[in-house]
Amino acid sequence: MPSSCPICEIADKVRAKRERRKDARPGELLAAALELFVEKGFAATRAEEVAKRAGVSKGTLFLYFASKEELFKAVVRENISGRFTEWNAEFESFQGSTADLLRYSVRAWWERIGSTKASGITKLMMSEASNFPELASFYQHEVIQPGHDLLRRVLQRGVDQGEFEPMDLKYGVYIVLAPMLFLAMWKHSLGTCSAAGMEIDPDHYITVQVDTILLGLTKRPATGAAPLNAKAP
Amino acid sequence: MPSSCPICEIADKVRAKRERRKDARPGELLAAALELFVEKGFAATRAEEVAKRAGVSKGTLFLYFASKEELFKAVVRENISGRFTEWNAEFESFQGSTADLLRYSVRAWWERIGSTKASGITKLMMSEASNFPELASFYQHEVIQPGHDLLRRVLQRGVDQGEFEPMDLKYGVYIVLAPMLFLAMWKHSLGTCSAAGMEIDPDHYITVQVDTILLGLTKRPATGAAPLNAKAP
Amino acid sequence: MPSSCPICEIADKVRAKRERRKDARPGELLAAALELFVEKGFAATRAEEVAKRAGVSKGTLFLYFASKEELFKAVVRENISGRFTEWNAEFESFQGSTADLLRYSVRAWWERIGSTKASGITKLMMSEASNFPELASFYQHEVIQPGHDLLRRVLQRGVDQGEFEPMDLKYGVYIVLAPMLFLAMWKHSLGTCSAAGMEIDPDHYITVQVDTILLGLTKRPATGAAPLNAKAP
Amino acid sequence: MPSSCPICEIADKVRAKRERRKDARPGELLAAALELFVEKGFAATRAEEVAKRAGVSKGTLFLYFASKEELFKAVVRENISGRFTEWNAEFESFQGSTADLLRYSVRAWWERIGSTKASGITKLMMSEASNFPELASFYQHEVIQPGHDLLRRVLQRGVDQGEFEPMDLKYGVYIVLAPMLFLAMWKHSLGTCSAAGMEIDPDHYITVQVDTILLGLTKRPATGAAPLNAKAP
DNA sequence: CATGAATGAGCTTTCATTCAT
DNA sequence: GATGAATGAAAGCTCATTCAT
Repeated sequence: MPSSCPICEIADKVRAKRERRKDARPGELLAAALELFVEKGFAATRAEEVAKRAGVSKGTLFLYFASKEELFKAVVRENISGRFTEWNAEFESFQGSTADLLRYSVRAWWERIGSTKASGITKLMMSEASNFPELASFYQHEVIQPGHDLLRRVLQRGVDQGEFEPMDLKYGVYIVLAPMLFLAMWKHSLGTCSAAGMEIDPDHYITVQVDTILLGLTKRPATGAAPLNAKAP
Repeated sequence: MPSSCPICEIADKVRAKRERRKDARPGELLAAALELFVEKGFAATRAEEVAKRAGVSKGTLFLYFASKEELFKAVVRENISGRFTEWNAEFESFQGSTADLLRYSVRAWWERIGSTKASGITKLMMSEASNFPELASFYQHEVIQPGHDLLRRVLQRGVDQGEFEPMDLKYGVYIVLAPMLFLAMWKHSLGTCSAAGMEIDPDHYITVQVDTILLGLTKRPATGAAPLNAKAP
Repeated sequence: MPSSCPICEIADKVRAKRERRKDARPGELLAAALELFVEKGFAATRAEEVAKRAGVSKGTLFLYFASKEELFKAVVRENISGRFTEWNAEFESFQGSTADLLRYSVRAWWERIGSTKASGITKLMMSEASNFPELASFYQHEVIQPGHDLLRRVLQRGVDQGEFEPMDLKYGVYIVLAPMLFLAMWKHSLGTCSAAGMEIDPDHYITVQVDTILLGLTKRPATGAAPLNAKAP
Repeated sequence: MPSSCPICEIADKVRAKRERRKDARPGELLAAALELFVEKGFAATRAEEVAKRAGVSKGTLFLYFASKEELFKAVVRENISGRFTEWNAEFESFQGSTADLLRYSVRAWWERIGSTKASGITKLMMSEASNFPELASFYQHEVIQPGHDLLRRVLQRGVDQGEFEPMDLKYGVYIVLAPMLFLAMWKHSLGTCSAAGMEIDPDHYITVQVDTILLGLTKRPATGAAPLNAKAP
């Protein structure tokens, strides 16, 4: 039977909150750190501010993370999780032309990563990779490699189905990747202080890029010539 | 006949060095600054270290550059901005198809910027722009704007001469820019610790990108359809 | 019965000291700052030295005061500005002739400001005002203006009650102010190294000045002449 | 016979100027230093600026003065010269009432010292005396002592001629001195950044002060009472 | 566990002073 | 003598990290 005493209820809530908090602390700190690292970069983010945004004291931060660097590592580890299996499945079961699949893939990336805070991680890794080789390597295996594989399969599907010209797939993935990652970088760096008239509208940017790319990739009437993208012997 | 007195030789060297110094100082400082900014980023580079690498004292640095920010601006002017007039002239007088001009432009960028330490600046600005708004604004005006203008003129030439499809030029420049800037970023960040088999060969990367882009831009037999890149009304 | 264990005693003291600290810090810092500012002036006082004299580290100083200038302002507020409301009340409720009020005011100033370290602030402001315009402006609003107002009311009272001749009050306040501020200046500058026989006895100095001033201000039998201090038309 | 060659004439002039300069150097440096010390104070005056204003290089300054402190001392020594004998003579031969003599003296001081750059020295000494005890002592003997003596004789004349009440002359001189020196200080410190409506008009200030002082000093009908300014026994 | 006062190394910038020319 | 490029000791302020409570 629930207590009807309002004060007790409040006290219960407070206690509950506190108990929940204890476990949640590292998570709250990581969330706050993600936000701030994305907003201001690693060096410019002050430990105290992370603590404040997580609602704890400076000391507590260092209770859970030995140093700001360790916090940074934890943030990246926490946030580069396994979207890939989900996407793999989606793409695997996609019905329709590969051109449409590519359009869909890019839009999906923008909606789920590019336009969210998660894209800040990309920017962050690009910015700080050289200072954290260990993290960079980690990111390489956990994010970049799977991402490339995914995209390569999309392109392979196009080639296999005769929709795309044969191509050097290793470099082909960059045809799609580069414009997208550039957009993410831009959004978090120079895009924030762009001159008037230079702002990028992401939707239009993506449309233009993908349309052009598709024109470049699409199978052309046979000419007997070697594929354009083949690496010179 | 050379004097064989070792002391005199040393004295001569010292004098010669000293005489050469005054004029060489700014250049030596700029070279040291470029190296360090590229290696460690703007914020993490200490003025004293720049001075030390240039072989002078902390004070001397500030004799030539009023502040660390001014030093950075000078580095940018020396290594990037200064190049635009030269390029403008080159492109202006280019004889040949616009496809060739575009190929030439991209190669020229790679040889003179992309493959040199100067491309570190691009990476650096992307990484730290949001923490140094004044620098970002400077870079915007001094590098990005002129760069866009230059590239826009190249594309415009293609459209005007009937080589390229009509396009939304503002977004068209990103079709060329994004892959190139991504390459520069990559080289200075995750590229430095890439897994085996993932290294990018810049020459091939550029070839693939440009060829694909050109296929996407090139004028197709008239279909009466609206231009692909036109922004939806 | 007191513990005779020496270690315990020390531990107790340390704890006591620590507990007392937090609240006492700003006060200790302000006291140290007052001393050093008065000893060496504003510019020549190093923040670190203030901290050291207060028994804390450099960082701690900036934990309580955002900058050296803010520290100075706090010193002024603590030692001077804060006094005006008290004085206002005293003067407002003063019973007796305005001559006595003036005598009382001047003595009060000497006892509470002039003879204390606080008068060093006056000297300091006079010495360094031109190098720190913001401080000068602060002092102007926080000290000079209220001081003038206070004194003007005293003189006005004398005029209103028919004890003093009508006068140009703006300049009248300087009749009282100038000798007092000169005394403060003197004490902290040349007075510290005065030749034998030239030392000023403040009490006598004040007596002589006030008596003379009062003779000069006191209402004289009507002569029909214009008031002496009226500005010439 | 003068050379009629115009070029030679110019060359001669240049040489003459240079030769004259060589001797004049220290003087030019002292003049520049006086100006700058008065304008900005000792600490805030940069050696380079003194040199520039004197038209020489930084190195030359240190050729003539071993340090900035020595320069300061030299400036004071150069500028506190022997106005006193001249004034002594003037006052000695003054025809008229002592009240008029006092008025004349004060006006003379204002015209020749107070309103000129020389008053900057007064301010400077008051400001920096405690940091340069040796200079302070020097100033004490060369300026203050003679000044007091001069003024004391004026007051003595008034007492002797029955124009002024008998008084304690040692403190009497401050009745005149304090308002004047305060004016000089004010002019060079807080007066430069005074709030609107608080500016002092020196002429009016002097008139008010002197008139009031004279009322306080002037012989009153005998009352049998002890002189007001006599030190209490 | 959590706190937050305290620390001190580190950073940019200034400027009196030196010294090779 | 005269120069001015070069020096390097400070100074104000920041912030990651510690630790007594």
